Amino acid sequence: MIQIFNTLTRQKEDFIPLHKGQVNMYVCGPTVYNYIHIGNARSVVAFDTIRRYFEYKGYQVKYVSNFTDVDDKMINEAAKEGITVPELGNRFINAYFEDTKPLNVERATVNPRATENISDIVDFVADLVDKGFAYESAGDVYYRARKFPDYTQLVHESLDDLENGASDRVDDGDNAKKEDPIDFALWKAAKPGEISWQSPWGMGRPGWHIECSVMSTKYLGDTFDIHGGGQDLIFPHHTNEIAQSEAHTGKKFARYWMHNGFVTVGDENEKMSKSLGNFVTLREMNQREDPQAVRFFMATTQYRRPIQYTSGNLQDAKNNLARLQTTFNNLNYRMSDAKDGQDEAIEAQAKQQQVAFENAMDDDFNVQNGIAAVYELAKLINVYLNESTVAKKTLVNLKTLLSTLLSVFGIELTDADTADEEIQALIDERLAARKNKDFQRSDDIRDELKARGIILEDTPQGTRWRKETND
RNA sequence: GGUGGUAUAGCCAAGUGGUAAGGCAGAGGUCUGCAAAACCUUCAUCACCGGUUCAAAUCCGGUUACCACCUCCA
Repeated sequence: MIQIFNTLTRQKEDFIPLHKGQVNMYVCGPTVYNYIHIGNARSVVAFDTIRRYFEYKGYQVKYVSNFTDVDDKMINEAAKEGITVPELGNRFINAYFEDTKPLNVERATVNPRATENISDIVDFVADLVDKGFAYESAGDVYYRARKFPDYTQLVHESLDDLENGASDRVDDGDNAKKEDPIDFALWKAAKPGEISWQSPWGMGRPGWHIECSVMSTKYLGDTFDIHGGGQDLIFPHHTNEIAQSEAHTGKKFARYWMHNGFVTVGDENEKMSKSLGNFVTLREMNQREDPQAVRFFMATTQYRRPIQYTSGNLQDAKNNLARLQTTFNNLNYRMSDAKDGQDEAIEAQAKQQQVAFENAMDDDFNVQNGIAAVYELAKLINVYLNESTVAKKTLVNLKTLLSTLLSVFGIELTDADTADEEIQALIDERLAARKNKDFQRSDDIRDELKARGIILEDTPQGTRWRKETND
C-alpha cells in the first residue's frame, strides 16, 4: 500500500485511487517566458519519478501537466522582444521539451496550454459568476474568496493571518476594483494592444489560477487523484484552484495534494527562483554536466526535501551512478563465461532487496531508502560476480532487476559497446606480453589506452575494458 | 508577526522509545606482476538546556540557528 503525505491533511495517508488500477494526476507546469531552471526541473523530475513508481506498481497513469502561456510576464517579455505572446510560448515550450528530454522525463499524457482552452475557461468563469462566487468589475472578474467555505484549508492558516502578513506590502494595483483585497482575478480586461479574447465581460484574458482548474477537470474529471506542484504554489495558486473548482462542480477537487521542496543554492541555502535571479537554467546545466547524473541527483532526493545544489553534492551523485554503471558493465562481461542453470539463493537475496525497495517507495516515495536497497543489490551482484562460476539465467535476472529498479528513478544503464577490433588487438598483444613477463610492454599498452580514455581491467576471466568516466 | 519545515560523522542522508541504515570522501587490508574494478575492516552518541522513562536521536517543556510561505515563483 502506497502512502502519500497529503498537504491537505498534513498526514501520510493510504493511497486509494478513485478508479482501481488507475492514477489520474495533474502537475503544475511552468510559465513559458524563459528557459526553465533547475528548480523547475526538480519538480518535473520529482513527479516523473513518482509517476514511474506508480507505473512500476502496475497502475495506469494519466498524467496531465500544463503550460501557462499567457499572463503578465508572458506579455511583458513578448513586448520586450518584439514578438507575439504565442511566438514566445512556442519558443519556450519547444525549449522545455528539448531541455527535459536528456533527463529522461516521460511525456505527459496531455500538456494542455491555457491559450488553447479559452472557451472552456470563459464558460467556467461565467458559471462562477452565475453561482455568485464571482463578480465583474471594470472588465475584470474576481472571485469572492470569503464566500467559499474553508477557503484556506490547504494553507492551514486563517484568512486574517494571511492578510496580516501581507498587509504591509501587497497591492497588485487592482485592490480598488475588488470587493475585498483577498479576492483574486479570474479574468483580466485587456489593456490596449495586449493579446485578448472575446468574453461576456469584454476583451480580456484568463487569470493565472483558473487555467489549472479548467484543464485539470477537463482532462481528469471533476474529482481526480493527485495534484502536484512546488511548495510555493500552496498559496495562493492551489488554494484558489480548490475554491474555483469546488464552487463550480460542487464536488471534491483533488484528493491528494503533493508539494515538492525547492532547489537551494549558495551558503544561505537560498531558494532558487526566477524572481531572485539566482537560477541556473537546465539548458546550461545539461551542457556542463552529464544530464543523467543530474537526473540521478534529483531523483534520489525525496520530493519533499530541499535539494542543496552544490558541485560536491552533484559529484557524489556522479560517483554513485558511475559505480552502478560499472556493476552493470561487469555483469555484462560475465555473460560470456556464464554457465547454464540458476543460483536461486542469490536471486532470493536480490528479491529481498526488491522488497526493501518497494517498502521504501511505498512510504511516501522514500527514495533515499529506495536507492539504499539498490546499492545493496549492486553489492550483492558485485560479490556474485567474484564467484568463479556464475549462472547465466541468474545474471540475466539480476541485470533485469537492477535495470528495472533504476528505471523508476529515470536512469537507463547502457550496454557498452565493447566490440572494437583495434582495442581488442592491443589487448591481445598485451596478453601475449604478460605471458612473456614483458611487463614493460604490457604497461605501455595500458598507459597508451588510458591516454585515450580506455581503462583496462584484468580479471580471472580475461581483460575487460571500459571508457573512463569523465568528471 | 502568523504558519510550516529543517538541525544526525568532512559531505549527502536513513532512522519516532531499546544502546546510530546506506552512499561519497578518508584510512588500513585482500586480490593483482603492478594496476584497475570489486570485496573486507575502520570512521558519529544524533543543535543546546531541562524533564519523563529501566531505557530517548526518537516522547514532553524550553532555547538557539537556518530555510520557506503569507496573492510573481516548481
